[in-house]
Amino acid sequence: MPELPEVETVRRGLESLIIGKVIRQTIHDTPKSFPNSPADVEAFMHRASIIAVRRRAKVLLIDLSTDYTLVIHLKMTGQLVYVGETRFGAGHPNDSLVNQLPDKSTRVTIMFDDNSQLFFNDQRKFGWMKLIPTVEVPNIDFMKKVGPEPLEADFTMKQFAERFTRRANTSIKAALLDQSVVAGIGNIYADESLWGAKIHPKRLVKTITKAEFDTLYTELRMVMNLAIEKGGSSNHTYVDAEGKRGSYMDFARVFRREGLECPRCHATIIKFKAAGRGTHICPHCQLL
DNA sequence: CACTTGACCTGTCCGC
DNA sequence: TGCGGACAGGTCAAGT
Repeated sequence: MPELPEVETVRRGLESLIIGKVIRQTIHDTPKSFPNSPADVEAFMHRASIIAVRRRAKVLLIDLSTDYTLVIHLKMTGQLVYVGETRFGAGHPNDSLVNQLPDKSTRVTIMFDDNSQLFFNDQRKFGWMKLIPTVEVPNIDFMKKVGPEPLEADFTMKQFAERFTRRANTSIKAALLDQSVVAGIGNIYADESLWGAKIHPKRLVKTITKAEFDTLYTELRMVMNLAIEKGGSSNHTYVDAEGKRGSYMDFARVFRREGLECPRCHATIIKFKAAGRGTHICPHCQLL
Protein backbone atom coordinates (compact mmCIF):
# COMPACT_ATOMS: atom_id res chain seq x y z
CA MET A 1 0.00 0.00 0.00
CA PRO A 2 1.44 2.57 1.60
CA GLU A 3 3.14 5.80 1.48
CA LEU A 4 2.96 8.25 4.35
CA PRO A 5 -0.68 9.34 3.75
CA GLU A 6 -1.93 5.75 3.60
CA VAL A 7 -0.03 4.69 6.72
CA GLU A 8 -1.26 7.79 8.55
CA THR A 9 -4.84 6.94 7.53
CA VAL A 10 -4.43 3.44 8.93
CA ARG A 11 -2.89 4.87 12.10
CA ARG A 12 -5.82 7.22 12.70
CA GLY A 13 -8.30 4.42 12.10
CA LEU A 14 -6.57 2.03 14.47
CA GLU A 15 -6.23 4.72 17.12
CA SER A 16 -10.00 5.17 17.14
CA LEU A 17 -10.70 1.44 17.06
CA ILE A 18 -8.26 -0.52 19.24
CA ILE A 19 -6.89 1.69 22.04
CA GLY A 20 -7.57 0.02 25.38
CA LYS A 21 -8.46 -3.36 23.90
CA VAL A 22 -6.91 -6.45 25.50
CA ILE A 23 -5.25 -9.14 23.36
CA ARG A 24 -6.64 -12.59 24.03
CA GLN A 25 -4.92 -14.60 21.32
CA THR A 26 -2.53 -14.16 18.40
CA ILE A 27 -2.43 -16.52 15.43
CA HIS A 28 0.79 -16.39 13.40
CA ASP A 29 2.33 -19.15 11.35
CA THR A 30 4.34 -17.25 8.76
CA PRO A 31 7.81 -16.39 10.13
CA LYS A 32 8.61 -14.12 7.20
CA SER A 33 5.66 -11.88 8.10
CA PHE A 34 6.00 -12.19 11.88
CA PRO A 35 9.35 -13.64 13.05
CA ASN A 36 8.76 -13.63 16.81
CA SER A 37 8.58 -16.94 18.65
CA PRO A 38 5.37 -18.26 20.22
CA ALA A 39 7.09 -17.78 23.59
CA ASP A 40 7.60 -14.06 22.90
CA VAL A 41 4.01 -13.72 21.82
CA GLU A 42 2.77 -15.45 24.96
CA ALA A 43 5.01 -13.38 27.23
CA PHE A 44 4.61 -9.91 25.69
CA MET A 45 1.32 -9.89 23.76
CA HIS A 46 -1.04 -12.18 25.63
CA ARG A 47 -3.27 -10.19 28.04
CA ALA A 48 -1.54 -6.95 26.94
CA SER A 49 -3.67 -3.90 26.23
CA ILE A 50 -3.16 -1.39 23.41
CA ILE A 51 -1.66 1.84 24.77
CA ALA A 52 -1.00 3.91 21.65
CA VAL A 53 -0.78 3.73 17.85
CA ARG A 54 2.11 5.77 16.48
CA ARG A 55 3.72 6.25 13.07
CA ARG A 56 7.20 7.12 11.87
CA ALA A 57 7.45 7.60 8.10
CA LYS A 58 5.86 4.46 6.61
CA VAL A 59 6.22 2.40 9.80
CA LEU A 60 3.39 1.83 12.27
CA LEU A 61 4.07 1.39 15.98
CA ILE A 62 1.48 -0.23 18.24
CA ASP A 63 2.53 0.20 21.87
CA LEU A 64 1.46 -2.47 24.35
CA SER A 65 1.06 -2.33 28.14
CA THR A 66 3.95 -4.82 28.48
CA ASP A 67 6.42 -2.14 27.30
CA TYR A 68 6.70 -4.00 24.01
CA THR A 69 5.77 -2.50 20.65
CA LEU A 70 4.49 -4.07 17.45
CA VAL A 71 6.57 -2.49 14.68
CA ILE A 72 4.82 -2.89 11.32
CA HIS A 73 5.89 -2.17 7.74
CA LEU A 74 3.18 -2.81 5.13
CA LYS A 75 5.56 -2.53 2.14
CA MET A 76 3.57 -2.95 -1.14
CA THR A 77 0.45 -4.94 -0.30
CA GLY A 78 0.17 -5.05 3.49
CA GLN A 79 -3.19 -4.31 5.12
CA LEU A 80 -4.19 -3.90 8.77
CA VAL A 81 -7.92 -4.40 8.98
CA TYR A 82 -10.03 -4.33 12.11
CA VAL A 83 -13.24 -6.34 12.27
CA GLY A 84 -15.62 -5.60 15.11
CA GLU A 85 -17.53 -8.18 17.09
CA THR A 86 -20.50 -7.65 14.78
CA ARG A 87 -19.69 -8.04 11.11
CA PHE A 88 -21.26 -5.89 8.42
CA GLY A 89 -24.34 -7.22 6.66
CA ALA A 90 -24.32 -8.24 3.01
CA GLY A 91 -24.31 -5.23 0.72
CA HIS A 92 -22.38 -3.01 3.13
CA PRO A 93 -19.59 -1.10 1.30
CA ASN A 94 -16.97 -2.92 3.34
CA ASP A 95 -18.69 -6.26 3.06
CA SER A 96 -16.55 -7.75 0.32
CA LEU A 97 -13.26 -7.65 2.20
CA VAL A 98 -14.16 -7.51 5.85
CA ASN A 99 -16.66 -10.36 5.84
CA GLN A 100 -14.16 -12.66 4.19
CA LEU A 101 -11.33 -12.28 6.68
CA PRO A 102 -9.25 -14.22 7.39
CA ASP A 103 -8.37 -15.14 3.83
CA LYS A 104 -5.39 -16.72 2.07
CA SER A 105 -3.27 -13.58 2.44
CA THR A 106 -3.86 -13.28 6.19
CA ARG A 107 -0.47 -13.57 7.92
CA VAL A 108 -1.39 -12.63 11.50
CA THR A 109 -4.69 -12.54 13.38
CA ILE A 110 -4.93 -10.71 16.71
CA MET A 111 -8.07 -11.49 18.70
CA PHE A 112 -9.24 -9.11 21.42
CA ASP A 113 -11.18 -9.85 24.61
CA ASP A 114 -14.40 -8.43 23.16
CA ASN A 115 -14.25 -10.83 20.17
CA SER A 116 -13.15 -8.13 17.74
CA GLN A 117 -10.10 -8.93 15.60
CA LEU A 118 -7.20 -7.24 13.83
CA PHE A 119 -5.94 -8.90 10.64
CA PHE A 120 -2.52 -8.36 9.07
CA ASN A 121 -2.94 -9.31 5.43
CA ASP A 122 -0.16 -9.23 2.88
CA GLN A 123 -0.46 -10.76 -0.54
CA ARG A 124 3.19 -10.43 -1.54
CA LYS A 125 4.77 -11.15 1.89
CA PHE A 126 7.15 -8.18 1.66
CA GLY A 127 5.66 -6.60 4.75
CA TRP A 128 6.45 -7.56 8.31
CA MET A 129 5.37 -7.16 11.92
CA LYS A 130 7.86 -7.47 14.78
CA LEU A 131 7.47 -7.41 18.54
CA ILE A 132 10.32 -5.52 20.21
CA PRO A 133 10.83 -3.69 23.53
CA THR A 134 9.40 -0.15 23.22
CA VAL A 135 12.70 1.39 24.37
CA GLU A 136 14.49 -0.39 21.49
CA VAL A 137 12.29 1.13 18.77
CA PRO A 138 14.57 4.15 18.12
CA ASN A 139 17.55 1.79 17.74
CA ILE A 140 16.31 -0.34 14.87
CA ASP A 141 18.11 0.23 11.56
CA PHE A 142 15.12 1.87 9.88
CA MET A 143 14.64 4.44 12.64
CA LYS A 144 18.31 5.36 12.75
CA LYS A 145 18.62 6.17 9.08
CA VAL A 146 15.16 7.52 8.17
CA GLY A 147 15.04 11.24 7.36
CA PRO A 148 12.65 14.00 8.46
CA GLU A 149 9.05 14.02 7.24
CA PRO A 150 7.65 16.64 4.84
CA LEU A 151 4.73 17.51 7.10
CA GLU A 152 6.68 18.01 10.33
CA ALA A 153 5.97 21.54 11.58
CA ASP A 154 9.65 22.46 11.94
CA PHE A 155 10.77 21.06 8.58
CA THR A 156 11.58 24.16 6.56
CA MET A 157 12.02 24.87 2.87
CA LYS A 158 15.70 25.53 3.50
CA GLN A 159 16.24 22.18 5.22
CA PHE A 160 14.37 20.41 2.44
CA ALA A 161 16.78 21.57 -0.27
CA GLU A 162 19.82 20.88 1.93
CA ARG A 163 18.80 17.25 2.47
CA PHE A 164 19.33 16.56 -1.24
CA THR A 165 22.91 17.76 -1.58
CA ARG A 166 24.21 14.29 -0.63
CA ARG A 167 22.44 12.85 -3.71
CA ALA A 168 23.71 15.44 -6.22
CA ASN A 169 24.41 12.98 -9.04
CA THR A 170 21.23 10.95 -9.00
CA SER A 171 17.83 11.75 -10.48
CA ILE A 172 15.39 13.84 -8.46
CA LYS A 173 12.92 10.96 -8.51
CA ALA A 174 15.44 8.48 -7.06
CA ALA A 175 16.31 11.04 -4.37
CA LEU A 176 12.66 11.63 -3.48
CA LEU A 177 12.18 7.88 -3.03
CA ASP A 178 15.25 7.64 -0.75
CA GLN A 179 13.80 7.44 2.76
CA SER A 180 17.04 8.70 4.31
CA VAL A 181 16.72 12.01 2.44
CA VAL A 182 13.08 12.78 3.22
CA ALA A 183 10.78 10.14 4.71
CA GLY A 184 7.37 8.94 3.63
CA ILE A 185 7.37 9.63 -0.12
CA GLY A 186 6.66 6.74 -2.47
CA ASN A 187 5.95 6.31 -6.16
CA ILE A 188 2.55 8.03 -6.27
CA TYR A 189 3.40 11.21 -4.39
CA ALA A 190 6.83 11.49 -6.04
CA ASP A 191 5.14 11.68 -9.46
CA GLU A 192 2.34 13.93 -8.24
CA SER A 193 4.63 16.45 -6.55
CA LEU A 194 7.10 16.56 -9.46
CA TRP A 195 4.20 17.36 -11.79
CA GLY A 196 3.09 20.10 -9.39
CA ALA A 197 6.59 21.62 -9.44
CA LYS A 198 6.99 21.11 -13.23
CA ILE A 199 10.19 19.09 -12.76
CA HIS A 200 11.15 16.15 -14.98
CA PRO A 201 11.84 13.07 -12.80
CA LYS A 202 15.12 12.31 -14.58
CA ARG A 203 16.64 15.73 -13.90
CA LEU A 204 19.81 15.33 -11.84
CA VAL A 205 19.56 16.73 -8.32
CA LYS A 206 22.50 19.08 -8.93
CA THR A 207 20.60 20.80 -11.78
CA ILE A 208 17.54 21.63 -9.65
CA THR A 209 17.47 25.31 -8.70
CA LYS A 210 16.68 26.66 -5.23
CA ALA A 211 13.44 28.09 -6.59
CA GLU A 212 12.49 24.67 -7.96
CA PHE A 213 13.23 22.99 -4.62
CA ASP A 214 11.03 25.58 -2.90
CA THR A 215 8.17 24.83 -5.27
CA LEU A 216 8.69 21.08 -4.88
CA TYR A 217 8.58 21.43 -1.09
CA THR A 218 5.29 23.33 -1.28
CA GLU A 219 3.73 20.95 -3.82
CA LEU A 220 4.85 17.88 -1.87
CA ARG A 221 3.23 19.13 1.32
CA MET A 222 0.04 20.08 -0.52
CA VAL A 223 -0.20 16.68 -2.19
CA MET A 224 0.43 14.79 1.04
CA ASN A 225 -2.08 16.86 3.01
CA LEU A 226 -4.72 16.35 0.33
CA ALA A 227 -3.98 12.61 0.24
CA ILE A 228 -4.41 12.31 4.01
CA GLU A 229 -7.67 14.26 3.77
CA LYS A 230 -8.89 11.82 1.10
CA GLY A 231 -7.89 8.73 3.10
CA GLY A 232 -4.92 7.87 0.87
CA SER A 233 -4.69 6.29 -2.58
CA SER A 234 -6.18 2.92 -3.45
CA ASN A 235 -4.34 2.06 -6.62
CA HIS A 236 -4.59 -1.70 -6.07
CA THR A 237 -4.81 -3.38 -2.69
CA TYR A 238 -4.67 -0.55 -0.17
CA VAL A 239 -7.51 -0.25 2.36
CA ASP A 240 -7.72 1.54 5.69
CA ALA A 241 -8.25 0.02 9.14
CA GLU A 242 -11.95 -0.47 8.41
CA GLY A 243 -11.38 -2.06 5.00
CA LYS A 244 -12.29 1.09 3.08
CA ARG A 245 -10.46 2.36 0.01
CA GLY A 246 -8.95 5.85 -0.14
CA SER A 247 -10.05 8.34 -2.81
CA TYR A 248 -6.91 10.32 -3.66
CA MET A 249 -6.67 8.56 -7.05
CA ASP A 250 -9.79 10.52 -8.05
CA PHE A 251 -7.70 13.66 -7.59
CA ALA A 252 -4.41 12.44 -9.10
CA ARG A 253 -3.05 14.66 -11.86
CA VAL A 254 -0.58 12.27 -13.53
CA PHE A 255 -0.24 9.02 -11.59
CA ARG A 256 -1.75 6.14 -13.58
CA ARG A 257 -3.24 8.66 -16.02
CA GLU A 258 -1.08 7.84 -19.07
CA GLY A 259 -2.94 8.63 -22.30
CA LEU A 260 -5.18 11.17 -20.55
CA GLU A 261 -4.93 14.96 -20.62
CA CYS A 262 -2.66 16.97 -18.36
CA PRO A 263 -5.10 19.01 -16.24
CA ARG A 264 -2.85 22.07 -16.61
CA CYS A 265 -1.97 22.23 -20.32
CA HIS A 266 -4.04 19.40 -21.90
CA ALA A 267 -1.02 17.64 -23.41
CA THR A 268 -1.14 13.83 -23.24
CA ILE A 269 0.36 12.27 -20.12
CA ILE A 270 3.02 9.64 -20.76
CA LYS A 271 4.52 6.80 -18.72
CA PHE A 272 8.08 5.48 -18.71
CA LYS A 273 10.60 3.99 -16.30
CA ALA A 274 12.67 6.20 -13.98
CA ALA A 275 14.61 5.18 -10.87
CA GLY A 276 13.41 1.65 -11.65
CA ARG A 277 9.76 2.59 -11.20
CA GLY A 278 6.81 3.29 -13.45
CA THR A 279 6.80 7.09 -13.84
CA HIS A 280 4.13 9.47 -15.12
CA ILE A 281 4.68 12.99 -16.46
CA CYS A 282 3.23 15.67 -18.64
CA PRO A 283 5.84 15.92 -21.45
CA HIS A 284 4.88 19.54 -22.05
CA CYS A 285 5.04 20.80 -18.43
CA GLN A 286 8.02 18.70 -17.28
CA LEU A 287 11.06 19.14 -19.51
CA LEU A 288 14.35 17.30 -19.19
C1' DC B 1 30.49 6.88 0.28
C1' DA B 2 27.14 7.33 -3.81
C1' DC B 3 24.75 5.01 -7.29
C1' DT B 4 22.30 1.17 -9.95
C1' DT B 5 20.30 -3.16 -10.35
C1' DG B 6 18.28 -7.37 -8.95
C1' DA B 7 15.86 -9.93 -5.36
C1' DC B 8 12.14 -10.68 -2.40
C1' DC B 9 6.62 -12.71 -3.40
C1' DT B 10 1.88 -13.34 -5.37
C1' DG B 11 -1.56 -11.97 -8.46
C1' DT B 12 -3.35 -9.83 -12.53
C1' DC B 13 -3.39 -8.24 -17.03
C1' DC B 14 -2.11 -8.27 -21.91
C1' DG B 15 -0.43 -10.26 -26.17
C1' DC B 16 0.30 -14.47 -28.74
C1' DT C 1 -8.08 -21.26 -22.34
C1' DG C 2 -3.32 -21.45 -21.77
C1' DC C 3 1.32 -19.65 -21.42
C1' DG C 4 4.96 -16.17 -20.98
C1' DG C 5 6.31 -11.78 -19.69
C1' DA C 6 5.70 -7.34 -17.62
C1' DC C 7 4.14 -5.02 -13.92
C1' DA C 8 2.41 -3.60 -8.99
C1' DG C 9 1.80 2.24 -2.93
C1' DG C 10 8.89 -0.66 -0.92
C1' DT C 11 13.06 -1.64 0.82
C1' DC C 12 17.48 -4.40 0.93
C1' DA C 13 21.84 -6.58 -0.30
C1' DA C 14 24.74 -6.85 -3.64
C1' DG C 15 27.48 -5.11 -7.47
C1' DT C 16 30.25 -1.17 -9.82
